[in-house]
Amino acid sequence: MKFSKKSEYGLRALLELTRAYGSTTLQRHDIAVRQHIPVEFLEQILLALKRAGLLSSKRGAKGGYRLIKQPKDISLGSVIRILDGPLAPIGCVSKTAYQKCSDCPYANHAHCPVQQVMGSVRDAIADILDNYTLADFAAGSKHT
Amino acid sequence: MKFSKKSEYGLRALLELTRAYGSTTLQRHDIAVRQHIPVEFLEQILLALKRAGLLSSKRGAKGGYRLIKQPKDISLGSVIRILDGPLAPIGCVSKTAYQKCSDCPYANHAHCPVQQVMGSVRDAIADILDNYTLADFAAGSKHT
DNA sequence: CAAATTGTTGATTAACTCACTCATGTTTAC
DNA sequence: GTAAACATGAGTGAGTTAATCAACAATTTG
Repeated sequence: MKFSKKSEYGLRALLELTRAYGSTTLQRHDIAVRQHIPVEFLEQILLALKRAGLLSSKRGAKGGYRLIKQPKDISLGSVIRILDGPLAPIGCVSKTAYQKCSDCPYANHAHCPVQQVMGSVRDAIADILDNYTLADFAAGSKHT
Repeated sequence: MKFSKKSEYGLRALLELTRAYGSTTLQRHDIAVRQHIPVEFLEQILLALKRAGLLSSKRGAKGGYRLIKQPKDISLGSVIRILDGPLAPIGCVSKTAYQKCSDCPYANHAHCPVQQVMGSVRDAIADILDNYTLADFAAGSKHT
């Protein structure tokens, strides 16, 4: 039940990009040094975030990455879904990537005990992460 | 961010054992058939739960497993910790198995943004799973 | 006692994922 | 044109997951 390094690095990279939002672009090298992330691995992450529409990049000398959405409009939940997949602890309670459980004797029943608990776990996680934005994150707290 | 099959199977097996609590013992074979779990894999799970003090077993013909603690005294959280390890989404916010993060530039600071969010995620998950017992689970709902 | 039944233990496995790493491109600034 | 930077895809070693297998130990029943 862990988040991957990919998500963790992704969030830490976005922390740097949020701080630079509106002013400068950041190069992968600088982000990597500041956050102690292996450069080549970081690149995969930045590209995934770019493909998902969070970042833009500029090639060549003086290039770099920057946020193209406002920090207050990007939730940590959406970032983690991009990098790590669904938040749900088991497939059959995912709202963004539902998967029928193959072997459960309660499959297709709404009264599966596992689904009931895991559903509320999913909701609790999503409630936090989908309402916590990069702006909150960079500020070090969630403002209500 | 998923729970393993081991945890899922473990919970489903305990569902059967909770239903049989106080009356009969259940053999691994019967549990496996009712819950569609591979017998040999189920055995590893039952033995882990036995070592953890939740089950007792009897060998030989007419043998089997049974719960030795009351269903209302076993939380789903404790079961998952036995089978899957800590609930925390990253090591540095685990209360039962804390691990210092090696590469985080905020390590040792109480103000690490990642720790703040992940800490509240951990608490939300633990709040649910540590207060949900096998009795609630078998009843199909949490009674307050 | 013998045979059948069941739990116990440990080793082994195939498939997969994670966290990188490498090689090779392509674009841009100067 | 050349150095700096992003882009892409392939590859890799370590570890995990989900089983599977083999051999053994204890108990009951005939």
